[in-house]
Amino acid sequence: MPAKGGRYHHGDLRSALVDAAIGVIADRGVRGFSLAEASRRLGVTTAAPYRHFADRDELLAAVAVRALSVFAAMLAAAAGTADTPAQRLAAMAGAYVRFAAQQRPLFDTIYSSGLDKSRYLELQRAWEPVDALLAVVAEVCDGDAATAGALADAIEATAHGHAMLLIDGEYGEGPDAVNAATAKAIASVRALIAGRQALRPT
Amino acid sequence: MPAKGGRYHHGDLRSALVDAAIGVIADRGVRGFSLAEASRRLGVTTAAPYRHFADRDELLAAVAVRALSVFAAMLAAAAGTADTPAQRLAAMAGAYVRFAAQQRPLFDTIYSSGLDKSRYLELQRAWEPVDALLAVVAEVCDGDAATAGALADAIEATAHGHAMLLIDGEYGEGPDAVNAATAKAIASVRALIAGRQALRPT
DNA sequence: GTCTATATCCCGATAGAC
DNA sequence: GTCTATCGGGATATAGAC
Repeated sequence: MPAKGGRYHHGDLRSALVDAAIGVIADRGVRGFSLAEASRRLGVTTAAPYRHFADRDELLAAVAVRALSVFAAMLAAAAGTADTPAQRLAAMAGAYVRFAAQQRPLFDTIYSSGLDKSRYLELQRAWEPVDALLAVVAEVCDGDAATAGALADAIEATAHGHAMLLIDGEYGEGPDAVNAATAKAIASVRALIAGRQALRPT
Repeated sequence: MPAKGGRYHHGDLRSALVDAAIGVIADRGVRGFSLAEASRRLGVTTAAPYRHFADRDELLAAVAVRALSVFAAMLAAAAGTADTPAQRLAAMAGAYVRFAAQQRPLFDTIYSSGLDKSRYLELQRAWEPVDALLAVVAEVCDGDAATAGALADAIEATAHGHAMLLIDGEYGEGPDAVNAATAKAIASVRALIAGRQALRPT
C-alpha cells in the first residue's frame, strides 16, 4: 500500500516487489525485467530490494513461486468442475491453455525465465502441487502406474504445446484463438486417453 | 576462416557472426547473447556487425533461420526412414526431441529468443518447411483435412512438450533421459493417431 | 529498512578515418 | 568493410548515513 506522495514506504516491500516485477514483465517481457525498473515503479531506490533478495534472480524466482501457486489453483479449480478422472484431465488441459493466455506474464516467468531451478529449493517445491495433480488423476484414470506416468507426461506435453502455439500466434489473436486452442487441447487429451494403450512401456 | 593473429579478417563476416553467435548462446544461453560478445570472439570490433545487420535482433533472427533449416533437415531425414505416414509422424516427433537435446542452442534460439516474428519475413518463411512437413504427413495419415490439421497441431504440441520436459531436467540428465523422452514422444504420437477420432471438430 | 551516492561493468549504436 | 573512438544508457551491487 502506497503512502504519501503516491510512493511506497515502509510496508511489505518484499511482496510489493513481486507485484511490481509482474507488472514489469507484463510490459517488457521476462527478457526486459530488471530489478531497477521494479524498484522505480514502487518509488524506492535500487538498493532497497537487497534487504529482501540476495540478487536479481532471487526476486524472479519469487515471482515464479507465486505464479506456480496461481497456476496450481487454476488447475485444481478446473479439475473440481468435472466428474470423472478423464474429464478432470481434459479440464486441466483446458485450464492450462487459458492460464497461458490470461496470465501470460506468470506463464512466461514459469517457463521462459531461464532460471536455474536447482538453485532455488522453494521453486522446486512450488512445482509439486502441479505435478501431483496431473499424476494422481492420471493414475486414477489408468490404474497402471507406469502407463499413468506416461499419460500424465503426454497430457502435460500436449497442453504445454498448445499453449505455446497459441501465444506464438499460430492460432491467431483474440478470444476466438484462445477458445480454439483450449478446445484443441481438450480434444487432444481425449485422444490420448482413448489411445493410451500405445503408451504402455514396451 | 581466420587470418593472421588467429583473428578473423575479410572473409564472410555475416556467416561467421552467425557461427559465433551460436557459440555465445551455447555458453551463456539466449538470454546472455550479445552482439558485442560475438564480435569479440571473432576479433572484430563491435562496429563491424552493423555492416551486415541493422541491429542485434537481426543477427539473432539470422541464427533462428539457420536453426530452422537444420531442424527441418533433421525432421525430413527422420521422415525418410519410415514407410507409412503414421511411422513418419512418430519418427518426426522422435527427431524433434533429439534435436532439442543435441542442438540445444539452436532449439532455444527458435523457441526462447523472444524475437518478434512479425518483424522478420525471412524468419516466417523459414518456418514453412517445418510446418509443411507435419501438415502434409498428417493429412496423408488421416484423409480429412480438418482432423489432419488438429492432428498435426497435437503432434507438434506433444513433441514440443516432451522436448521441454527433457531440457528442463524432469526426465533426468544424460543419454538415457534423451532416449526415454524420445520413446515417450513416439508413444504419445501413436496414442494420438490411435485415438484421433476424438480430434474431429464438433 | 530505506536512502544517498557511487563504483563497476557491459551493451547498443554512431561518426569519421583508413 | 573494418577500425578507432566515443556517446549515452541502464544494470547490478555495495558502503555508509539516517
